[in-house]
Amino acid sequence: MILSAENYLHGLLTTLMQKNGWPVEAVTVGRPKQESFGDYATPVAMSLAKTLKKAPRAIAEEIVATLDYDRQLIAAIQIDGPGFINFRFAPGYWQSVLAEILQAGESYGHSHSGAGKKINMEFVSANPTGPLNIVSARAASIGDVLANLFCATGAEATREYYINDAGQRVRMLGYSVSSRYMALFGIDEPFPEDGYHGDYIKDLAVALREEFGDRFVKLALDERGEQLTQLALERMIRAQKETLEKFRVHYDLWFSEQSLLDGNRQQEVLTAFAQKNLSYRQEEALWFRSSQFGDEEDRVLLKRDGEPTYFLGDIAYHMDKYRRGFNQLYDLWGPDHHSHIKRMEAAMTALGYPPGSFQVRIIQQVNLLRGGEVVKMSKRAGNIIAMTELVEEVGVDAARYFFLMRKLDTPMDFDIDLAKKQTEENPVYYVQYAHARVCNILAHAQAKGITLAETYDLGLLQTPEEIAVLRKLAEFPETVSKAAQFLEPHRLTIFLQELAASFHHFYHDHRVVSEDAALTQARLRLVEGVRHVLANALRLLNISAPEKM
RNA sequence: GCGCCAGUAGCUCAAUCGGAUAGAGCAGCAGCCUUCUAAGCUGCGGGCUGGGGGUUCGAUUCCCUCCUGGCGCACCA
Repeated sequence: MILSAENYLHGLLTTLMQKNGWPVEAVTVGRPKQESFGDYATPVAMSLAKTLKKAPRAIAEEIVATLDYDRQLIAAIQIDGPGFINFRFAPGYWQSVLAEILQAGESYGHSHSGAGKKINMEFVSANPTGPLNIVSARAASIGDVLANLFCATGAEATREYYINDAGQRVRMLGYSVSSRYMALFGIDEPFPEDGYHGDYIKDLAVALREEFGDRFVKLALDERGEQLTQLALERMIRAQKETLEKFRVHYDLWFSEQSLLDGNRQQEVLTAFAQKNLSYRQEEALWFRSSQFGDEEDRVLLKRDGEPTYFLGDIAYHMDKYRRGFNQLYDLWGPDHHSHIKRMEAAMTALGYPPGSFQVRIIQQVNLLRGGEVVKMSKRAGNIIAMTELVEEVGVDAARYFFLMRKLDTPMDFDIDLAKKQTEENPVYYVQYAHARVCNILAHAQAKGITLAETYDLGLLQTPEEIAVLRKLAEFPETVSKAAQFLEPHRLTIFLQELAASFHHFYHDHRVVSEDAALTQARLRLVEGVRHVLANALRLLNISAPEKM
């Protein structure tokens, strides 16, 4: 098989259109909703009806009569309904897909649709002033998988984390810790007004006392605040890294906001804006004319006191990404950063970067359900369920799978009880079970002394259940490339569910290892193909593929 | 008030960037283990796709409007 079936049909139809002088754009090929209609279908005849001023079915008949196609590949072409042209592929075609899978192995599903792209995938990037929360966990799994998907389409992808280690918030962390630290020595130091109240602050203070004793007690407040800020920061970042590592998310780069400040990189942005006359002074602050680029109003770059805003730093950071050679930037932000999308897009446009080369997706909130009730969470009350707690409670595989099941920009419910269940109700086990079952069959064959013969005949795979599995296997490359293209990892979990289902059906109806040696050989290859695709898909999701359950 | 996202089966979600009779899982009911894993399989019921207009051969999908929910509207990060 050289081309996917969809591409093959698309090519055939396009050629025909060109020959007839018809608009090529009208050609679309998709899968029919019902399998009984065939494997692929095109509504092209209906699209042409208006321009050609002919009945759709008449056009369809003309197309079918003149279409030059490979009779070995396509078994039947039929016109149905208002003018759909339905194609049914021959078993030989589906069998050739399996041959391709066996040959490609781990690389089956990979493509070149993203070749030449250098993608920067920035995700989570939470403030280092508190533990990672549930939304961070959702963003972590999605960003990680998107990067995998990009790589699978031939693009280069870098996972990047922006550390917000500068500014007022971080100082507040240090002073919060300082107050708790002093309290450990019986000294009452006022707690900062907008300080952080979580228990982790007290834990930090205790840890620092254990490591450094009373070293900071005698220091002046500012001195102590500064030193504890640095130490608290290091520990918070380290904790975040550990949490993410445990979740199987490994970043290529942790980028420090402070390093931008140290390098005075904001100045480049200010210069660029000044040269284009896109900034102005007003009320002692420096403003960017973002309203000229689709934002609701202009935004401040330098505050009245001369300090840069977070916005300015973020522009400099993204400028840096382009400078490092990336030609596509994706950011996953939390719901609280909603309003910043327009101003950042405005800034990137103003700086002349190609439209669409910078894209933000909001990872929407997660409602935790326990016992059917939404778990109320409040930052103030400090009863936030941290990412670590969730992952420890439900496990990495289940947590990742649950986050990846849903579209990323819609709020989702996370049912903790369901995720923990080791029963059929839990979707993650369904697909893992299919993989374990596949491995068990292969092990069983081996135990019976059946070795994989050099020659085998995939042409023996002809039952509806076998063809159904083959058809599903053939969808995998397309699923991967579309999931990458539309930033929709949930396509993979849906695919896995369907593939597992089609395999379970097959398993139920047919024995793999049987008296019929030739059929056994062919079916073992089918099972092997299923194993490859299940494993490849799970690997893209970074979810384990157990050999036994 | 403005902006963004959403509203689909009892519940959680799909529907391949306008296509055919809107599909899965779970929950409910009824069945299937002497066999390579029953964490599985088979069957049954279940819907005015939030309401109303419009665009066209055709709308869950696009446009307008209203209703409901979530989030966001700082010289904070």
